[in-house]
Amino acid sequence: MKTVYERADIVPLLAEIFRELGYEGTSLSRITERTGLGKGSLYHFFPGGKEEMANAVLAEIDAWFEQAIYRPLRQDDARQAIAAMWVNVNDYFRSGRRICLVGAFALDDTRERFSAAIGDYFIRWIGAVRSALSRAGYSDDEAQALAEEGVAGIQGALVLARALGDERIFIRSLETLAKRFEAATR
Amino acid sequence: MKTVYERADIVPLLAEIFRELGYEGTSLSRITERTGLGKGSLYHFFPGGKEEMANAVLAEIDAWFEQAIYRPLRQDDARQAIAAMWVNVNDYFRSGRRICLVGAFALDDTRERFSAAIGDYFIRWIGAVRSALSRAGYSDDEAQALAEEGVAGIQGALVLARALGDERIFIRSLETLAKRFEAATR
DNA sequence: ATATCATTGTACCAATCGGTACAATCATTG
DNA sequence: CAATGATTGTACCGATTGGTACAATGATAT
Repeated sequence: MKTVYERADIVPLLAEIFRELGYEGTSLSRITERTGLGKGSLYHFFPGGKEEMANAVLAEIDAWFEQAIYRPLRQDDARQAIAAMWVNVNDYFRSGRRICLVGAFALDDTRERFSAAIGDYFIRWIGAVRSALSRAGYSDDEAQALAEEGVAGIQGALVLARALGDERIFIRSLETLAKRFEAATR
Repeated sequence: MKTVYERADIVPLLAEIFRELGYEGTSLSRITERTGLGKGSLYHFFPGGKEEMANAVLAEIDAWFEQAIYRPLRQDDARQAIAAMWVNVNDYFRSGRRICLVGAFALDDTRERFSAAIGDYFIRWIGAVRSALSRAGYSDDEAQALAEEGVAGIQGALVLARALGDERIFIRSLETLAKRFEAATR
């Protein structure tokens, strides 16, 4: 039996802090304050400091999307997997109350530090959606364009929802995007 | 004749720094280094410090969008104004190499500080597009939904372009959005 | 030429930054 | 029980943070 926390328990807490404050805005003191873990514990689990913490968070995010979003899109029934994506995305981002950490990292200098993980995230997301659309019968070009439109639309909807403090615009945006996809897959 | 710089000359420099580094990531030392102005000058022009600098930048951005984007959309020929928007947006954001400062501020804790300006920016942008679409003959609901889709699509395209370091995806996204608008206004 | 006010560089401030060192404590195992 | 290794709190580090004070310099108007 381990102590109260192990590494895997801390990562989700870190994710939420990075999400709210951004990489630069997240200080060790805020981490200590919100996790209840002192520097001793933090540097024990993450000897590489803040950067290792952020990398652990990015890895966990990648793993979640892989199993919940990408894999179904690549393997399962195309229409079903796309329908599930809208639901899962809405849940994961709490209807726009939660932002996309990867998208946020991409927008400022933080990108330099994590460019590989950031690029991967979107490449694989778009690729998985394209795969599903291809199986639904569309040409590579059409599938690629619609996949990009979908992922970009989600990211944009997150920005709008946060900017306006209104989750309805997020839900509405997802519905609009879903209609675009339905029109293309019938 | 004033000295080399006046307030209005500094604001665009500040805008570029905030864009690249984010609000938290922008330190006075970086500002000094990139503008060539010491603290004496900076606090002379912006007694309120970093926050006043950011507010000045946001005000300038708002003024630019008002004259270049919003006003034409509200007053000029609807189809023409929309076509001009795609071109101006592509130029302004340097095909995705430059990010939207307001969108970036919206994504982290910085939003708390500038929520009024951030909300205004998107409300007015969406409102202006809706106005043009309404004049092009569409119902309020349709116009609102398409306006939201357009603005969100632009923001999402900026995220993708930065994340992938690829400006072609930005240009491609704008073209896709433009087609959606054309389909709706004919 | 002098008075005035805008502009600037520099020294300085307390607070906080990310990170290190290490002794104390904890649970586990032999 | 003793030994071991994982976990933790605390003190401390130099560097940097945003901001202030102020004297020196610059330009301008009388």
